[in-house]
Amino acid sequence: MDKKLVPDIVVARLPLYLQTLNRLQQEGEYNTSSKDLGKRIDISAAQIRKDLSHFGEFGKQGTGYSISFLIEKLEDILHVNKVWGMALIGVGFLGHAIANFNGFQNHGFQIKCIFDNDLEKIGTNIGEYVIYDSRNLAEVIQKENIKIAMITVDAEHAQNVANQVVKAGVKAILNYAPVKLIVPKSVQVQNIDPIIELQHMTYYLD
Amino acid sequence: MDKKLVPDIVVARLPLYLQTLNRLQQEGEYNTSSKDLGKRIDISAAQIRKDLSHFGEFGKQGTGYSISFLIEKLEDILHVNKVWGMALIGVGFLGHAIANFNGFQNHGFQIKCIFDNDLEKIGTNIGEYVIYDSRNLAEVIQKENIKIAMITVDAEHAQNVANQVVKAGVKAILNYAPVKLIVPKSVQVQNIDPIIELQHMTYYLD
DNA sequence: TAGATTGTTAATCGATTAACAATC
DNA sequence: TAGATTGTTAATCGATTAACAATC
Repeated sequence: MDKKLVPDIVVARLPLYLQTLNRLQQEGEYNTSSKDLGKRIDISAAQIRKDLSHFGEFGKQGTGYSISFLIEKLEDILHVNKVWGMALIGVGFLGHAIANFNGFQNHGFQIKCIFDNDLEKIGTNIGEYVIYDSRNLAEVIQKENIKIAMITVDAEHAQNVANQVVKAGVKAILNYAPVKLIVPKSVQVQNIDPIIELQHMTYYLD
Repeated sequence: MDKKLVPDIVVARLPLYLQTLNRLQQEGEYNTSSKDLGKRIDISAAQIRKDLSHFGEFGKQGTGYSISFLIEKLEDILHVNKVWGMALIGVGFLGHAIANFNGFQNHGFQIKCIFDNDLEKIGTNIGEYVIYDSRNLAEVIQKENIKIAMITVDAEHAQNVANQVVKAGVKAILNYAPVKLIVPKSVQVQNIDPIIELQHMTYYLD
């Protein structure tokens, strides 16, 4: 079964479903329905059912979905029923914030190593981590078998860093630099860029 | 002319076009084409032309687009030909990083005030700013006529903060908390959530 | 049983692409 | 002029929604 059978736009919604289910569970709920879930995230009940139907039958007529069961299934589908080691490259203010972010735990992710090319920073501590020399990037990433990188370097250096991590075996990049990275098709990239989001919103402002 | 005539998915691409044009200009280019632009950001030339055609005719047959002219037009369309004052609420590591981010300048945005509810932080400096007491949120936002808020508080407090800023007149929220905010339809919200992006990518990893 | 909600089908709606006349 | 590229139309493609039989 080829993965491309599931549209990417559907895949993109699954983490949102998972997030919402986790929240419902925290609130002490045991069951939910496509209607209930949809109301929470402004998505039609039909779309939620259609999305889930790409992967199996997880609900029961009349009663809806078991939250814990659906969480389990979505974690399986998204491959976050394990912990992915991540590399963080670039220790500016943003890199610092991400290194200290404790929200990765319990959602399938863990920072394994942090890099910078600033001699002042290399060897110093950031939280529980030691900052490594960027020149050892490939070596460490390969040795630790890391598949995910978060890039928080300047726009000018981001493509160069991307090239390096890809060469070292990274298959997914979360890119915080405001550049479109060029990578092989086998490598996933998602961008986080506040300017893009802000400008999207100001269109609707006057 | 109702704005809803332009699909939101089209609007969402405009900031990306603008970013790319700015980069081209920095690289010393004066002209570009839908084909050239498209190749840079993996979007078809036809789509770029179609998107732009919602707003006017900005190119010339045979020669394409003047970069500076198209930048000007896109800035007009996105309303970033002015500087939007922004409020930042929540001074954890992430808020700290955003407060020190210098990428807002030149793209239409400027942080005007920063809030926290931690008595240890209130009154201290962060870069050029003084951290205000969250209890004065509404007052300051109204007085400074701020229309955009960036929320970097915990998931548990985000909705409460959103309610306050909306009440104070904010019309656009960049939400870094992993919650779906409930706001009036007249208020724009965009979310930035690394977990969501990472889980989207791990679907394709094995 | 009656009410609720699923998974799925078919219909609708919307977005993307291909093609081309116009023209720089 | 010949080549290139626009803006736009129509065709294609894909995503969302409405509806409903199945069934808990």
